[in-house]
Amino acid sequence: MATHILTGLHLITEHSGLKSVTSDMIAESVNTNPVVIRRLLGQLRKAGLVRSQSGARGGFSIALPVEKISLLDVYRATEDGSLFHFHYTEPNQICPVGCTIQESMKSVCSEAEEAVANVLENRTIANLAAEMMENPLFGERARAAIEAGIAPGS
Amino acid sequence: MATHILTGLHLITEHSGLKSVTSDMIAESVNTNPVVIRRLLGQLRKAGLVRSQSGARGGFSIALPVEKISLLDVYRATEDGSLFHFHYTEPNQICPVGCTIQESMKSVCSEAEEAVANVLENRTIANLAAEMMENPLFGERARAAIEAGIAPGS
DNA sequence: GTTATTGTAACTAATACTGTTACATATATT
DNA sequence: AATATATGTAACAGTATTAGTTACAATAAC
Repeated sequence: MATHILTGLHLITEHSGLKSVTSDMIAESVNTNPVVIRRLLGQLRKAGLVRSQSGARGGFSIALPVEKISLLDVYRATEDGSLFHFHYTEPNQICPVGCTIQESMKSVCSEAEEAVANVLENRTIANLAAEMMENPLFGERARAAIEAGIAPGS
Repeated sequence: MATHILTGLHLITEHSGLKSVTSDMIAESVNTNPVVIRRLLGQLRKAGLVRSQSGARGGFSIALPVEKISLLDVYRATEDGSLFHFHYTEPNQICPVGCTIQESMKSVCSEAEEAVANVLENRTIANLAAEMMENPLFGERARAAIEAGIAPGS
């Protein structure tokens, strides 16, 4: 969802005169409630990926060149870090397996996390936006809507 | 948890006379309820990684050589597949972003899944067991307990 | 036949997330 | 200054998932 929004923000502010987009507009495109959008974009703001402005004519805009926003940045800003989670209850530490397995598992998990990070690092919002505009589904009407700065989907 | 259990099953059946281990014993080591264990091992059974036997003197045992059980096998047997999930509600398909973003995202997610799979594929239960036995925490008493086939942690 | 064990259904409790309402705060426009 | 428009955030309800638990039928060893 964050990726969707960032790509949309970029396209709209780039191709229309609009300097920012409101959570209401975004919510309509993503098909959810504006508060959900503000919550999510709050995380992106804390990570420095977007800016926001309160008050009339306010809204959200991208804070960095889209070539510099990787999906890893988005992932780190929105996910709490660990791809895999251990079991609720600690294993019995008296058990020889229980007391040593976690160390090994942590190393495997770190490796996996890193592998994912490498994949995400190599894709930027700029890449995605370009890919989308080449997609045949992204037709004339779409381009026109974005240029008009119309709330997408309305 | 599945990895914990498989490693334990291997060590115990390998180093003690026991041919199988009950869900009660395993539950004590993992520090949870026997039914939770039976549920999980049911998935591993369906995937062909363990065998089970009902009735007195029954229990669970490993169905394959541990060198042939990779963490990817365990992952596939227990996780429902996709590491990343899309948002609850479909994006608005009239929106030019909404209707094209998912295609791009799916390709990124597949790449990430594959990267994780590669990591997990290169680790086997045999590796893990060896690693554990080299761990200084895995001392004499541990070895003795396992050889005695004692419910670990009791 | 008795005992030990899996397989599974049914229920409770905990956790997390989405969606929603409400409202204080901030800011551009008039 | 007053008004209209936004964000930021707290609070709450609804939903889904999971762990843990109890109970019990089916199964197999002794």
